[in-house]
Amino acid sequence: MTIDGQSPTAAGPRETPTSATQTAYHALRRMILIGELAPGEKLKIDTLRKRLETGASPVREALSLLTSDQLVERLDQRGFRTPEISSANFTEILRLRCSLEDMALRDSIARSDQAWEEHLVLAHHRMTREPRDNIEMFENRHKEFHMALLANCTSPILLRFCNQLYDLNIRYRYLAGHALGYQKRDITAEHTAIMEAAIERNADLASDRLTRHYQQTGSFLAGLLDEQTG
Amino acid sequence: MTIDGQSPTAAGPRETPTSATQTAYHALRRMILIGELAPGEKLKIDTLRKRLETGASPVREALSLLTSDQLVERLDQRGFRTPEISSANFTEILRLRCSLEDMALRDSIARSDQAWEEHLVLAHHRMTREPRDNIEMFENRHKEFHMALLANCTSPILLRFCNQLYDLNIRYRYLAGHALGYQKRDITAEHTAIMEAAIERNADLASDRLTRHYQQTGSFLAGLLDEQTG
DNA sequence: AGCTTCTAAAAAACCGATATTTTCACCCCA
DNA sequence: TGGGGTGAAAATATCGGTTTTTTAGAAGCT
Repeated sequence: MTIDGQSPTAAGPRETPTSATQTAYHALRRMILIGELAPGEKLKIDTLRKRLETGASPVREALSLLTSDQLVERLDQRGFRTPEISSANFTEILRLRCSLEDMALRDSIARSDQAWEEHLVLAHHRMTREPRDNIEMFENRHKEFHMALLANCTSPILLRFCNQLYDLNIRYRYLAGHALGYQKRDITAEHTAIMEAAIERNADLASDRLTRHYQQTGSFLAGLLDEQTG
Repeated sequence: MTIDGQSPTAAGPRETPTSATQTAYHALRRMILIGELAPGEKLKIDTLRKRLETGASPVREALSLLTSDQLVERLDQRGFRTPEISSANFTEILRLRCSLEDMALRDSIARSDQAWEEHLVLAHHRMTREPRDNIEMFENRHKEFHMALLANCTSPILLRFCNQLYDLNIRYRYLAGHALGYQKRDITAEHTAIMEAAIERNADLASDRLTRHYQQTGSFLAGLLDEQTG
């Protein structure tokens, strides 16, 4: 929600929260992503105000800001709510992510430099080191790794879109909860393979691996979704 | 800013404005797009409040909402401002538009039906009929035509992105003002050709024509930009 | 019963005033 | 003469309460 030089993206890490609006923004964002505020839930100002121990103004403003990220929907004169989830929406996000991240990754690799490469390796290391039983921390590392892949892309707007789509997707991942661990795949190996292709500057291979990675996780999640909803 | 069934896009036409926030939102949006609020301009709450004859709260909220569309930037504790323009930013928008609208147009054509086709013809007719001396009205029709091309795309998020990019681009068009009319091209013919290819369900041809159309307008505008900025 | 109309409670939207932060011109001093 | 502190003015952020709108349920009509 704030502009700063490093992070032109919508949903990336921002500077340390100071204002009440900032605090509310981050808290609400987190609650929505991890599903503490359920999909389709009505977001009553007064309830949230008490829960976050702050005034109505910061809450309203934080909610308005969250519409930027499509994590909150605004209904004129009827307040706010979290977006509904659906199989169709999930598939849409998945497809778009594959297309846009493909673009971003190719650009990122084309402009790659040593600093980018080192940052990528670091992000990968941190992700693998993070114990998977702390889902929230692991998901943060996981996002950092995927964003590190794209980080050198020259289009801030595209990066912002990717970031946004990533977060929209995250809600579905949290919904699946520990079930994500039950996949019969070696996720770590997939991540490593993507990184290696990127470091070798092999854009075709990296993009192919990344896309497959998303689609496999995607079909696993879609399966769970269909189980749950019908 | 409001969710309604017809228009899932960020920047499309909404229902009739009723609340003070809605009114302020639309007014500010227009002022930014047509350049009445200059690029990089600081947006002081109190000034705008008086100008729009409304309270500070609706103004603040409208500005927060406009960050959704990337038409306003928020600086924590230091208020709001309109985004700066630049040659790099313009090029970035142009490239992304070509990529994303290509995707959307192909999808739209693939799912095309009679209603879509008729709506497209109508939009085209309205655009050609609109006198070009009223830039603002013409630009509205122009946008409607281009969005009509994409309207059948099944991805609301992608449409939202396209809509957003279109509006980001519009600021540059208004900046050029009447100069856009001085191009040595038959814009009307280009539009018609795009429409015809779309109606014939020739996605490759339509997309190619659309992309060229954007790039030609783009290089004309880029030329003007470079003239102005040095 | 099914459908509208009315009404009270709940919630959202809004305003005006206050508290907090930033800005900037000014001054001091090395 | 320029760097760094200082304080008043300006602007933002926030609060608490008021107005307006929506909602849901009860009553009345066909």
